Amino acid sequence: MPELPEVETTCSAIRTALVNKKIEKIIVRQPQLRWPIDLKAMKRLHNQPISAVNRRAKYILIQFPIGTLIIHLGMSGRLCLLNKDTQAVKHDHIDWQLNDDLMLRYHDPRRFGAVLWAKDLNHIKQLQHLGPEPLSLDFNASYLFEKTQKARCPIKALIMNQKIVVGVGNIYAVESLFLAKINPLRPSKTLSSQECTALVTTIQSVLKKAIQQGGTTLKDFYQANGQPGYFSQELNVYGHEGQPCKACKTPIIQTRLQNRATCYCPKCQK
DNA sequence: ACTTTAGCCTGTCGGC
DNA sequence: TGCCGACAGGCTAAAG
Repeated sequence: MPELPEVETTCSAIRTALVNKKIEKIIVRQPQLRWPIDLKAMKRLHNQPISAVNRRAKYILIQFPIGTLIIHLGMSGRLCLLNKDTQAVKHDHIDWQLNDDLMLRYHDPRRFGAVLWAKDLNHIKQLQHLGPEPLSLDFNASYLFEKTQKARCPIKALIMNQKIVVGVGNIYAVESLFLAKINPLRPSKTLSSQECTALVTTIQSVLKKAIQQGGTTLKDFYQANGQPGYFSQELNVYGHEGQPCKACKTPIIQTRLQNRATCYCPKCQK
C-alpha cells in the first residue's frame, strides 16, 4: 500500500516519541509476515535505546546501537503510537513497549509487510540494489533519460522499478505521468530528454505535495496520529475511470499494466 | 540480463 | 441474504 509519502509521514510522526527511549517489552502475536520475524533478534532489543528513526525507499529504519530494525508496511501495514493499555485488535501483530506510557504497534491485515533485523544494513538483500531517492539530486533528468534509453519496458513500469528510483508506487506513478502528459504505456525508449525532465519534475512535486498533505488515504492508510492522508483529494486520474479529465474533459481510461490498475487521459497523455 | 507473471494474505465490493 | 470472483497502494521468485 504505502508509497514514499505514506512511509515518510509515518516515519516523522513516530520519530520524536521513539528517539532516546528504550524498548521495555516486545509482544509478537503473529510472526508470519512476508518473511518470518526473527524472534531471537526481537528479544535482544530488550532495554536497548533507540538512537534514530529514518526512511530509506519504502523502508522504515529504527536504529539501535546494536543494529537496525527494518519495517516495511507492504500493502496494508500501519504503525501506530498508542498508550500501552490499548487493547489489541485483529491483525495487531507486534507491540514494542517503551520505557514510558507509549508503545509502537504494527497492524497489517494482509501481512505483505516485513519486520527484519540487521546487525549491518549493508548485508540486507532487500536494501541492496535500491535506486536513488526520488527527492535527491541523484534522481535527475539526465539519469532518467539514460535509463529510459536502455530499458525495454513501458515508462510506468520503469518508474515503479525500485532499482531505477525508489518510493514511487502505483498511485504516484499514474499521477506523475498524468501531470507530465506522458502515456503510461509508452515504451521507455520513446521518451525525449525534455519529457524525462518533465517527468522528474512531476514525480518530485507530486511526492512533495503528498508528504505535505500527510499521504493518500484510499482505505487502509492512516497517519500515526489516526488522521487520514489528505492527498486523496488531489488525485487527478487514479480511481477516476470514466470521469472527465480535469484538463480536457475526455473520459479517463483505466487499463491494466503489469496487473495493476493504470489510469490516464487518452487525449492529454501522448 | 531483462521483462513479465504468479503468488503471498485478508477484506471488501459488485454481480448474480 | 449469501456465495463467488475480482480487486486492492508492494515485492520477490520463477518463468519467459
